[in-house]
Amino acid sequence: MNTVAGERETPIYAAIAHPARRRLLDLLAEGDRSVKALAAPFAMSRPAVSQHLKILLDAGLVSERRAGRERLYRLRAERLREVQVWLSRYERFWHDHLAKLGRYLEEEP
Amino acid sequence: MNTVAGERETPIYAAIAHPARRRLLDLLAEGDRSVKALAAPFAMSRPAVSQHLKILLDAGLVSERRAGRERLYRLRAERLREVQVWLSRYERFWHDHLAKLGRYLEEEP
DNA sequence: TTGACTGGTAAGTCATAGCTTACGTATCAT
DNA sequence: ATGATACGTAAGCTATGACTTACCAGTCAA
Repeated sequence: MNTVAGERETPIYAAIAHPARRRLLDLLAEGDRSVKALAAPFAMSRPAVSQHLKILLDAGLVSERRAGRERLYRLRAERLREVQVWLSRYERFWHDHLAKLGRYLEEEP
Repeated sequence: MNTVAGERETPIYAAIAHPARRRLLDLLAEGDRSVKALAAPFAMSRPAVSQHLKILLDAGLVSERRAGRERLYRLRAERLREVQVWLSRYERFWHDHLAKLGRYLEEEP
C-alpha cells in the first residue's frame, strides 16, 4: 500500500457539498446580503446559517464586511474556478464524440 | 423562516467531496480498473477503497462489471455534468475579472 | 480438491458535521 | 439609559462519515 503523494486537501469541495451552502452561494450571486436576508429562505435557525457561512468563509468562497450592525457577505466566485479546472478534465467525456467512439470500440473488441 | 422548496439532494457533490474519491475518478479517467489496481496507490485498506467505490457507484459516477474474480470499475463522467452546469452560473465572475484585467493591461502598456 | 486471489460486507470505533438553544456583544432607535 | 435588532459563538446532542479488522463467497490454478 503506497501513499498518494501531495494529498493536500482543499476545503472547497466539502464546502459546496452541502445543499444549503450551494444555495447560499446562489443567493450571493445576486449581490451582497446580510445574514438575516440570507437566512430568511431556510427552515433552519439563523445560527445554523451563520455556521454554514463560516465554512464558506474559511473556504474563501465568501468574504464579509461590517456595515452598522449588519454583516454583509459577498461572493468570491473565483475560488470556484479550481473546481471547474478539475471538472474540465472530464469534459471530453460528454463533449468529444470521438472519445465516446473510442470507449465504445474498447468495450466491443 | 420559510422553507426552501424542492430541496432534492444530489449525492454527487458529497461523492466528490472526499479527495480519495476524486482521485479514484482521476484513475478511472485513464481506463477501467480493478479494485486492486485502484486501491494500490492509497495508504488506506482495500475495504476502505471498496466503500468509497460504493459511494461513487450509488452516485452513478462509476459502473461495475465482473470479469472473472475481478470487478472492473468504469467512469460514468456524464454525471459530473450536473456539477459543471451549476458552476457555469459562476463563470461570468472570473470571466469578468479576466476581461477587466485584459482591458487594464491594454490601457497600461 | 486444496489453496491462493479478488473483493464485498458486517461490526465496531472514533471523529466530526449539522443542528439546536442559550448567551454575549455591538449597534441603532427612542 | 433602555430596549430592540443583528450577529457570532459556546455547549450539547445526534447522526453519520471514514476508517479498521474479521469474515465470507466466488474464481482460478495446482
